[in-house]
Amino acid sequence: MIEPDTRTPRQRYRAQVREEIKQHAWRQIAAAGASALSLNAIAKQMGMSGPALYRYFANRDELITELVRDAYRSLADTFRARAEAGADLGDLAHAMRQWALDDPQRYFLVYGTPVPGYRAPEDTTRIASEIMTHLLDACTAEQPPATPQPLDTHLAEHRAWAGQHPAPPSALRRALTFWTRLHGALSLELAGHFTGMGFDPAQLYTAETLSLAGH
Amino acid sequence: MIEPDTRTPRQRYRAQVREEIKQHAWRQIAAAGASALSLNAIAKQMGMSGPALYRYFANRDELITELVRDAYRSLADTFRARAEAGADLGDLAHAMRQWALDDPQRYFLVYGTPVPGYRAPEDTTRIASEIMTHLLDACTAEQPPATPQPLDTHLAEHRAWAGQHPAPPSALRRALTFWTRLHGALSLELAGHFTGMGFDPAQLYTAETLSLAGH
DNA sequence: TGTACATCAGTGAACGCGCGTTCACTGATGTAC
DNA sequence: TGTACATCAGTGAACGCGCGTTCACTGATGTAC
Repeated sequence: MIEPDTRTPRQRYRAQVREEIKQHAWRQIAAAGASALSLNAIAKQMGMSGPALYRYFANRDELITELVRDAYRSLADTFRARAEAGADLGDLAHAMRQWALDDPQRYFLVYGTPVPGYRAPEDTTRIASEIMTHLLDACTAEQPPATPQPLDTHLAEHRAWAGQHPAPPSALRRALTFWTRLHGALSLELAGHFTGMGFDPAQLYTAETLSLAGH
Repeated sequence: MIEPDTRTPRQRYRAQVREEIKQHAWRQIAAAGASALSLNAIAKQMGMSGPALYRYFANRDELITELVRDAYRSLADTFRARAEAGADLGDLAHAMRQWALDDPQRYFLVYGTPVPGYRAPEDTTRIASEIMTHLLDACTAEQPPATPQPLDTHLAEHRAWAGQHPAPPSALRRALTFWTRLHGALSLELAGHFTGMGFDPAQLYTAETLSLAGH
C-alpha cells in the first residue's frame, strides 16, 4: 500500500535537496572524518553558494545531529527488518557487522570517539533502546541451558535500560554482553588495529557471535 | 641506580619545554578532542607566540604523533610494571581499565575513531605488539582446562601477530578475545553509551574479565 | 678572566586560507481573486 | 485566463575569526681562545 504524497511540490523539492545535502555530507565525512565536515565545502560540491544551505539547516550542528539520527535509525531499521524475517541472534550479529562495514564512518559517528561537550538529542537514545530491544527479544527467544553468572543478579536489580521487557536476568546479561563483545571486535577492526596481524577478523567476529551460545 | 644526566643545560631546557607543550596539548584534547588541537592556542596558553613552538615540533602532525606514541608507551609501561610485579590476566585487565579511566581522551587517541588518511608511524605498532606480548605471557602462564574452539585452529595458522611467542593456540585465542572484549566494554563505557542505563559498568567489565577463565 | 663569535630561543609581522554565519537583494514559483 | 501579491530558494558581499606556517629579526646563552 502506497500512501498518497500530500506534500506540495515545494515541500517535495525541499526534502529532496535536504537529502542531497546529507549525501554530500556523508561523502565528506567518509573522506576526512566528521570533524572536517564543512557547510561551505558541501555547498561548493553542490554548485551552490554557502549561505544557501541555511535554507535547509539552521546551522552545522543541526546537520550533524540529523546525520547521527539517520545513522541510528538505519541500524534500528536493519535490526527490525531482520527480526521481522525471523532472525536469530547470530543473524543480528551478522547484520550489524555488515551495517558497520558498509560505511565505517557511519559506525564511528554513532559509536566512535565522542566530541567532548556534544550532547546527543533525546530521541537518539530512544532509537538506541529500540536497537537494544531487538537484541533482548532474540536473547529471550533462544535461551540456552545457562549457568547463572554473578552479573545476572546485578542486572536483575539494575534493569532500567531494559524497560518493561520481559527478558529474564540471563537474557539481560546475554544481550548486554553480546552488544559489548561485538563492538569490541568491530571497532578494533574498523579502526585498523587488526591490519597486519594476519588473522581473519570475520572469524574472530563469528567466534564472538557464538561465544554466548551455551551461557 | 640513577644515570648521570649528560645533557647540556640547553638540552635539558628543550626537553622540559617540549614536555610542557605536550601537557598543554593533552589538556586541550581533553577539553575539545584531538581534532581541535591547535598550536597557536597552546602557545597562547603558555604565554608564547605561535611560531615559537616550531622550535620544538616541526609541525602539528609531529606533535600529535608524539602524543600517540606517548599514549601507547604509557599503556605498555603500565602492563610491563604489573607483569614484573607478577600480575595475572585479571590484574592486567584492571590496570587497563584504570589506565583508560585516568584519561579517556588518551584512550581515544589510540583506540578511538581513526582520522581517515592518517598513518601511524612504524614504531607505534612495535609498542602495540609489546602490549600484546604481556597479554600472551599472562595467557600462557595460566591455562585453564580448555575446550578447543574453532577459532583456535585459524589462529594457529595465522599467528604472525604473535611473532615468536611460544603461546599455544588456545592462549592466542584467549589473549586476542580478551583484548577485544575489554575494549568493547571500555569503549562503550567511555563514549557514554552506558550512561542512563542504570547498571554498573565496573561489574560488566569484571564479568568480561572473568569470561575466559574456563575457556 | 675577558673578549669574539656561534648557537639558538623567542618575537612580531605577514601570508593565504577556509570556516560559520548575517544580511540585503533578485528572481522564480505558487496563490488568491 | 489574467493580474496582483506573497512566498521562498538562492546569490554575493561582507563580518570576524583562528588556523598552520614562513621569514627576517633581536637578544640571551654558551663556546673557544
